[in-house]
Amino acid sequence: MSRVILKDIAEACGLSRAAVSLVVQDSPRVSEQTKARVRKVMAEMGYVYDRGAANLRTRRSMIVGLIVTNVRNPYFAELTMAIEQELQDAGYTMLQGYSYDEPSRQDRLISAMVEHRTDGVILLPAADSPAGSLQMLRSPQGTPTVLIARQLRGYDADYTGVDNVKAGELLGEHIRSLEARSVTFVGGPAKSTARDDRYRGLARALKRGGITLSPRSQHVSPSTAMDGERITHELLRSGNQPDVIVAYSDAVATGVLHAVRDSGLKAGADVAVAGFDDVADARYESPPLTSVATFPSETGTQAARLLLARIDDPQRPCESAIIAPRLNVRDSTAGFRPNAPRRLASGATA
Amino acid sequence: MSRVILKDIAEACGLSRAAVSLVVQDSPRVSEQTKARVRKVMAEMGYVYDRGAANLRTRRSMIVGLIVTNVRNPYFAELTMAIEQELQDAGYTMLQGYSYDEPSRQDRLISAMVEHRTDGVILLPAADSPAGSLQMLRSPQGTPTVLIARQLRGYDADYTGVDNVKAGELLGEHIRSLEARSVTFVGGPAKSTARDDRYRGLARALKRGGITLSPRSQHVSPSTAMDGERITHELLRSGNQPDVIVAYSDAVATGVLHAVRDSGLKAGADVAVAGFDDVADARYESPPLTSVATFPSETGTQAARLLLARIDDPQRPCESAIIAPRLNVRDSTAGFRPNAPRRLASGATA
DNA sequence: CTGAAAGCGCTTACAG
DNA sequence: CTGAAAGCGCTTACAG
Repeated sequence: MSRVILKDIAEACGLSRAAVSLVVQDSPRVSEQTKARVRKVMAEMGYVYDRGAANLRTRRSMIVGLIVTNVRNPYFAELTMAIEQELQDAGYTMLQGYSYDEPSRQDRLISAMVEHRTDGVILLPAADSPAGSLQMLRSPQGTPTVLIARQLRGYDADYTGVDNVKAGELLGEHIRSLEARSVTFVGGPAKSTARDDRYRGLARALKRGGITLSPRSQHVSPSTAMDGERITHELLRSGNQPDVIVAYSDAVATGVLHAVRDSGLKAGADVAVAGFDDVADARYESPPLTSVATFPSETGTQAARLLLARIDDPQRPCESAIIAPRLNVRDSTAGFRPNAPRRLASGATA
Repeated sequence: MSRVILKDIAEACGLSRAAVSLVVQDSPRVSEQTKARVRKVMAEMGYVYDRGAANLRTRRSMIVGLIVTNVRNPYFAELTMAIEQELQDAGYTMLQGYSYDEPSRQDRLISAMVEHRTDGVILLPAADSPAGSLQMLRSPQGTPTVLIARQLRGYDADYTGVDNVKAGELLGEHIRSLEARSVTFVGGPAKSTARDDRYRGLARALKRGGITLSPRSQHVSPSTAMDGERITHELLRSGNQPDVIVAYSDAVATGVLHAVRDSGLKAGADVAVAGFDDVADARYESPPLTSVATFPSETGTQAARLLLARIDDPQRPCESAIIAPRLNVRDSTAGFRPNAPRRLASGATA
């Protein structure tokens, strides 16, 4: 037996297809009595509404696209969950894909989403997206788009993300208060505006205290624990142990802490460590990790709202919803003092 | 100016719509020369293929649905990434949703996916899915479905997941080799078959060694670090400190380790701790966590393949791809011995 | 290699 | 409150 369609229901009820269509849409033009009868028949016959067909007519798909680099990093996971929840509540379903920070994958995903006529797209742009990369979203009618977490120079769109410069600055001021003398910044993708901004804010604050900071383009990497671990081992082996290691993200910091322990040093005493994001893991590190909260959940909710607003009114002016970061100081830096006898321990052992 | 459609391209090229449609499908029935000309015109006019319209005709959506409980847990994140990659390579795009382990949310997601005519669905069933819950997937023509990670009693479908009984047994045998005397099992959702199976395998092995195990229905919880932390605090405060705490998952174990540290005990010495999944975090714990690997990435790849096979041939018999677990012993249990003077330390301090 | 025609399952004015 | 008709953008035999 073939699939049950609207026409079958109409015939079974002795109504026109139009009438049944109105029932599906819960139109006030149909009596409650009729609606009840039709719905009963639908259930009995196992009718399944075909949104694709409906959308062809209405020109809305009730689907929204979401592209992030990956979802292993808890920051992105949090972000994704928040977006899904908000869009789900608004009746949308989410087409999702991961770019792995590769522009070619991102392009393929954008194509697929545009071809599926998503009503809008939320995009965390790959770190080195070429300028023309998002052209497809701009084309004929344009797909409403909001950017998250990373801005795209020269691409005017709704945006939401944390104030990364401020985030860097907050951490820099904290480091000044520790009277540290040297800071190494580790991890984060080369061309990410988020990395640039965090570094910039940090540099600004440290400069006020005359504190040394590693060059911006040094220690670039994907934002993973494995990379944090590798870089930190290299750093410590090279003999250039700084007072403070600032990781691009908590994910990177996890690896930093591990490498520090592995090298027989005590994080928070021999070397201070801090990260960005303040995802759940930060609290559970040993020692608990000082981190600048970047509020992925709020960012996601905000992004979804911006997108819904733009779908509602494509002509509205572009909006940037900038989220304020917050510093959470924990043991990985709290008790650190640069003049603590940090070489003594190993000296005594020798 | 309104959207460019196939007809516009046909007119611009002096061809029929059918001909242009064949170009889109890269049919051998059209000369390469013509294809090149048509594609050039498409690019110039900014044509975007409408898959929704095409699908209405072809009755395939090239969309697959994926429903997992959440994506904060690295196990699910890994799983999700692997599935996406495999499906993407096969030309599918993914509609995704999170059930939060709530059957009502799961139902809504399944409805949405069926209505969008997904070609198939991969489902990690909510722990307490009612039996009739997946009826929609069964209806008229039926949507090809594969279940992952948790089986559903009385629901016959393709399935892939780790052998959880074996996983529990592996850990149980290891615990026997430590000569531990008591084990507490903490965390995991009440009605999850994965939890039941892990517990069962563990119980079986421990029984052989005459080792005490906490009752199955005790310490049930969502699979999060926060819950692991809370339960462990309760456990330690109650004075019933076991030799070994086995966490339902590494996520739970993260919280367990934190609570143990917080209570002034040393994991791996005063109390042994182990988890399941062996996600990346396990290595980075302090001490590194003994964990039974459940291979989410392989599970995801496998699930995608099963689904593609079923889409290809809806009549094929149901298949179960069971993945073999592997125990990875690390410091959280490796050096533990129950007779080590674990009360001595505090005694000496007192 | 190409064109005319029918149809996928729905919605939307429009007339009643 | 209801019905007949047109149409959303594509594809698929079929005949040439």
